[in-house]
Amino acid sequence: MNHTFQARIKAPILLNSAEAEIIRALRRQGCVTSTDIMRMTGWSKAKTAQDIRDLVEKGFLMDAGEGISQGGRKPRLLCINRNLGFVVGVDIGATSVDVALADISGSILQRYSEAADVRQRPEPFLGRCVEIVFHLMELQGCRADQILGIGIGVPGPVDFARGVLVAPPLMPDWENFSIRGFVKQSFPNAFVVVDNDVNIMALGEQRAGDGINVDHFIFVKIGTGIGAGIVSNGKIHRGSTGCAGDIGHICVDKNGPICRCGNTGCLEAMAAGPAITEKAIQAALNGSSPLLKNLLDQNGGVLRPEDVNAACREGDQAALEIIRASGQMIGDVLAGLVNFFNPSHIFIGGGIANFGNHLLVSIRRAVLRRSLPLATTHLSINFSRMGADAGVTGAVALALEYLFVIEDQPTTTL
Amino acid sequence: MNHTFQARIKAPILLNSAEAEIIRALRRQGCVTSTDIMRMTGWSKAKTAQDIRDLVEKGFLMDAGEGISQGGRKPRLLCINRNLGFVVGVDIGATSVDVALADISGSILQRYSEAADVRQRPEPFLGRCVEIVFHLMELQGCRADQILGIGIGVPGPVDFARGVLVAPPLMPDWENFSIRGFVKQSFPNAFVVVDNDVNIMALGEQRAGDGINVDHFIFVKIGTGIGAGIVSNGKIHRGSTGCAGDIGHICVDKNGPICRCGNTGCLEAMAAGPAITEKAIQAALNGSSPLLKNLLDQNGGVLRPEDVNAACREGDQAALEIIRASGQMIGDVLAGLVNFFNPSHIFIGGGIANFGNHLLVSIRRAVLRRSLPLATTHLSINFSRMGADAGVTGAVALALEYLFVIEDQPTTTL
DNA sequence: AGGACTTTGTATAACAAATGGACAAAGTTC
DNA sequence: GAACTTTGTCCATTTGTTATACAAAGTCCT
Repeated sequence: MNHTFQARIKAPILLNSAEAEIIRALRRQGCVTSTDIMRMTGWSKAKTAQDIRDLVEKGFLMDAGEGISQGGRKPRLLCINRNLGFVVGVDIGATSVDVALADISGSILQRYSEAADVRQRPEPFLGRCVEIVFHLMELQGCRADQILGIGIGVPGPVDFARGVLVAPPLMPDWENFSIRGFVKQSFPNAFVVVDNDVNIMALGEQRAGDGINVDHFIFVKIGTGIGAGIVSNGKIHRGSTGCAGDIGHICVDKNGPICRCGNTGCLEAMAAGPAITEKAIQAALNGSSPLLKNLLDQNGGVLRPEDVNAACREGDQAALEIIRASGQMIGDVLAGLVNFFNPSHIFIGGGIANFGNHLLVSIRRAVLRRSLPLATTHLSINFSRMGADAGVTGAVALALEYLFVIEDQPTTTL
Repeated sequence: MNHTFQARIKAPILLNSAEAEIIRALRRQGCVTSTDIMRMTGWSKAKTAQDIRDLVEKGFLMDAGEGISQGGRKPRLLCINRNLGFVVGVDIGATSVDVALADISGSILQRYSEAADVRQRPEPFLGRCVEIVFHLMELQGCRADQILGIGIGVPGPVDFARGVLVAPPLMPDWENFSIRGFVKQSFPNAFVVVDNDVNIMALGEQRAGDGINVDHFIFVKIGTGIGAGIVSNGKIHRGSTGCAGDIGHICVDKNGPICRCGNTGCLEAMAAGPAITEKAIQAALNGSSPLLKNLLDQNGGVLRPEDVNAACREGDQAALEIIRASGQMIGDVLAGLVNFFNPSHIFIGGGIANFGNHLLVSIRRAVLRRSLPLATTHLSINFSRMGADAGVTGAVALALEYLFVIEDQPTTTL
């Protein structure tokens, strides 16, 4: 049986529980022998062999050559049929796009990032994304009809069921635009899933980062905005309309500045990137930090969050204070969420994740001061170590999660 | 086969998925015919009959007489064997205990409430609870070894895995006391589960109240303290150490009064029952409310939250303001949680639940003002209609949930 | 190099579970 | 009372799984 190419795979791909268990084993280990599967599943030799034969015939699995002998006959290795199709992950940030092409086992084959401005209209922006995907496909020799799943993360509130942005502050032109519909035009075979960017980062952290095997955690992205991805009982919690995790507009100070959402004193307006740079510019102009003034002049009247961080590293007191204040406000909000949600881990990512320990220490201090002891004794608060990978990895995982559907899931509660 | 009494049922009771499906059908409908089960499960006649026979032989099911003919032979009805055992639900509040005795299908057979002070030591308190249970058992002709499960809700942070209170502000003497161990002495056959009181109220609302079929909701209890029970994806979210939902100590005002937890401006210290009465006493004493002054004098220098509510109903402006202020603070905190968690329903219960619309309106207003539009368009905020039933119903449901364990639960994610 | 032992993979008989009728029992309706 | 329904049981057949035997392809030791 020669399965060099399997043209018509319907997405989503339905698997029964036995098939799912085999695929799961292969996902984790890459290549496995049938004896491995036998041992992992506890099935008999005959059933294991039979089910594997079926999966090979369906085109999901393929022979991957000989394995290493364990003191007896050499085993034949199995792997997921890479010719079956491909999956794309797209992480749209406020100022950049990350795209990855992966095989259906989730291994990333090609990766590409570029700067982009999300404030433009969706058609040219997504058109460019599609262009990038086609470019990556070319490098891997993959055709459009072989793309089976596409996961897309966008920086705004997503109605997950409809795959549409609702009242996105950062990208108003995208409101109600069908991202799924647009992308489907180029990839008719693909199953397109759109989610909030922080949710896919949380998913990435869970699948390939430090969030593996963690039941309850929060992934906090701090950049132009502030958002959270929530994992409860090992699953992404999206809430009833799919917009859970929007912590950027939790009130920190009722008398604070007006936020772009219309309210006053939102966390985002007071502690995110733009707030940090604005405070830094003030410090530069009012003379309290000659270092920041220098940086401001060098950059032509503009400061980026990285500049404030750099100043802080050089020992600038004003920059340090700005960062500490940010950390404390973020920590104050997180303290409430820790009381409410009782996670075991908080991962902090996004543009600000390189800010080093000053930020982290103030966040931790604020959380510890204001949270219940039982909630904080085993709580870890750290920067995510995945950097920009969290997003694309999660986007690929998201696509795969919805591409493969396990049939006949029994009810688990009585 | 006569199964009037089945002495030795080991708890927890293990069920395979087929058995679970039958029990589930019976739980929902009370009494069912085998044809009903056949149609609900999609199984063949023979298998259905076989599985039912097995369950009858094991003593779980029993014949419940003849059903109504549908135009043919009369069916034989099936119901859960009530002689198999009983389940107890105990809802311990700050100032009261509610106890219920139920059969293993969850129907409450006997119910009893009395005032009690939780600040005493656990031994006498729980001793009295056990006494009440024995009294209810006597009324139903049930022996101690027939009690298979006991669910207990306590008003404090519970380490759910250990079944122990950790640093409970309301009941310091209970710290690290093994409630499970104490109760087991009187009911050696029983499976004892201890949980936070708000979690069991949420569970009750989900099983027998308006929370049925709601995936994501928050149950907020406002009484002496303030706490929340969280349901995510249809399951109670307890967090990593089991103390999720402790929203009473989220900060409302950094410059607020000192809370018993040691921090300043906690929601509980500013908006719960004691804060309301204290403000009312002040209003009475400083002359801004003659009505409250009258009530205060009548009650001998003490005011209860109900008195403030009564004054408000009579049109007292000061009482109204106090309630509105409480509602606004609670609403401000809930607004943040709505952004974070995106529930579709918020149920408000506890002693303050009879406070009528003034409280509710201010909560709703605060939430609507400060939450994301996408999160509030389909959000309902209402008083729980279950009153004191939520607690015991949930406690019984909790006991049942851990009494019956479904074996061989397959992994649901790939 | 050859024999003893392992591991891997396949074929087959035996066992267990579930299905689909056939059929009897117990009703209703006209 | 005949015709039709619904309920419940029995049994041969199909389907799914396991256990066993056995062949193939190795390693390792003498």
